[in-house]
Amino acid sequence: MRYWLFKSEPGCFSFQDLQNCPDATEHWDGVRNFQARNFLRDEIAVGDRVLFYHSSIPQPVVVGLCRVVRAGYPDHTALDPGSEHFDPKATPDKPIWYMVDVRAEQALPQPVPLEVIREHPSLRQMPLINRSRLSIQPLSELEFETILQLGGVS
DNA sequence: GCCAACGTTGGC
DNA sequence: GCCAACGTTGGC
Repeated sequence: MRYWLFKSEPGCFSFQDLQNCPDATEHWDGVRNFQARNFLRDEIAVGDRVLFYHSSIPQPVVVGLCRVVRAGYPDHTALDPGSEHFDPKATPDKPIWYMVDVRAEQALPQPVPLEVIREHPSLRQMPLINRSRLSIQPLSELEFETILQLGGVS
């Protein structure tokens, strides 16, 4: 099992939005970055655990805990001319872009702010610190468990 | 709103 | 294949 951090702007799609979906489950679509795509297509597996991060707000925070419920499959929004994520280079044979499905498990009792992550000695290597733009980030088990602990998950 | 980081594009 | 120009992201 592996550990990940998924970023989202809450004004676009928040952890609460995910919790409000049927079965608290939704597609994680619209990712248009090749490194993140490779994680979605090749490495993220059913059962993997995911931290949900809110970016581009006054105090960015890790807010929730999710589980991967479907591994990578073609992101059909790339084929839809009406979608804001439409990519004219994508075809059914060569979809280019991939998505997974995630289910919200619980909100962190105490959301963990970026400034706390930045200060914590065990979290110095997290991509959030030096690769903040990557929207799908792999975490070590220690990093994942440390954030759960900071977030008050027992 | 600014700016640094960084990914993508396109000319050569 | 290099690299400058440009666009986007995201923290502050």
